[in-house]
Amino acid sequence: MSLEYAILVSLQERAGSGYELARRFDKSIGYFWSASHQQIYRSLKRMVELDWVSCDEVAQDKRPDKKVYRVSESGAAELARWLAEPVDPPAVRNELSVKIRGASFGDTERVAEEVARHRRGHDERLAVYRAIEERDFPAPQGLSGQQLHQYLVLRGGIRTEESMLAWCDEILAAMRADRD
Amino acid sequence: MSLEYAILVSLQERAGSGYELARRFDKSIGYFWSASHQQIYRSLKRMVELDWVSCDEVAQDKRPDKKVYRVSESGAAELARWLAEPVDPPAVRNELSVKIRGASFGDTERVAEEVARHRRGHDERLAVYRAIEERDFPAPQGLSGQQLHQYLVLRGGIRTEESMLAWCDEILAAMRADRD
DNA sequence: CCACACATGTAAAACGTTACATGATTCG
DNA sequence: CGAATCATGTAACGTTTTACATGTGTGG
Repeated sequence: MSLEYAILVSLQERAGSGYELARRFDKSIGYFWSASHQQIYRSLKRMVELDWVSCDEVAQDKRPDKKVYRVSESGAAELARWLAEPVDPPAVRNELSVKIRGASFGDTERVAEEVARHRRGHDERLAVYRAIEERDFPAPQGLSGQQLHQYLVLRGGIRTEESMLAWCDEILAAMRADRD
Repeated sequence: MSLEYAILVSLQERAGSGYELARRFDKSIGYFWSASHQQIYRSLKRMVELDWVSCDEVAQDKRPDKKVYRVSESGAAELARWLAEPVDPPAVRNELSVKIRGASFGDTERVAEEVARHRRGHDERLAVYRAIEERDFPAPQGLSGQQLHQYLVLRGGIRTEESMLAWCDEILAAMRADRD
């Protein structure tokens, strides 16, 4: 049910259509909660039934009509309730770790290449996060409220990518040393 | 299908029953791939059908019989094939980030408490990992092959927990400063 | 005698991914 | 004229989670 709450947060920040939400889940929100448009439309349907959101059909000029969703009073109450509730730490599932642990049962060279490939991905993602940080939060000291919270989540992304990058480097160095 | 490969890796390290695998997924393997006993029994069934593992029933003294699984030749080949194949980076889904980003729409104090709770969890897990590191890998420089790979996966866990811990501290400090 | 470890499963519900499906407008 | 963007969905399939289900032996 977490997707529903991620949608509530996003709609609280700004009301929007399913399509607009899908765009947001491709970028900002998507950096910490990914969802496809199919999931989003399905969830919105459910959330209308639960009366967590209301839906207004808006006719547009030279574009298809869209349905603008906004958080209802009971949706806001439900979000507040969920925010105060403890959550379990997520189950760990790291496919790359499985490959590293099993490397000896296959071609270790190929596994090392895979690690290098992941390294590049983390490097790119880190560059994106850092660009957002510089552009949107040039003076983090003065932030408060919603902006501070957005910044802190971005900081989590930066820290995670930095950590993954350093780990990939450690693996690559150790595997190279082992090979020689 | 990744669970199947995690099981193949574990059975390559040592043959065992479904129950024993479930225990391993509660600790060592579980630190980077979690799975319940229901999932494991279902996967083993499928893997027998695919002929990736063979199964011997072993009668035990004063204990229920058990089925010992071991990787077959075709299972070993399948694992080697999968190891060389690239995988997509996993979809990000961080519930705590959703709560932080949405904190302003509820009781920020309660969200901060939740962050503190997670911080304790990461701290405990880090202590466990560090204990394993000291006990099992006192001289990491000399490691090679399977042991090196196990060590590198453990290093990933340590780095992740350290990173999460530092992030939680950053959040708590910033939220405290914002409140005052 | 009760709880815990050993040992193996089934079934239903929730959730996620992939494929299919449609149709308008804008930009090169 | 074809590709991209806007806009919304359905259906099938696979995986994961949660609950249910059963039975033996050991130690306190």
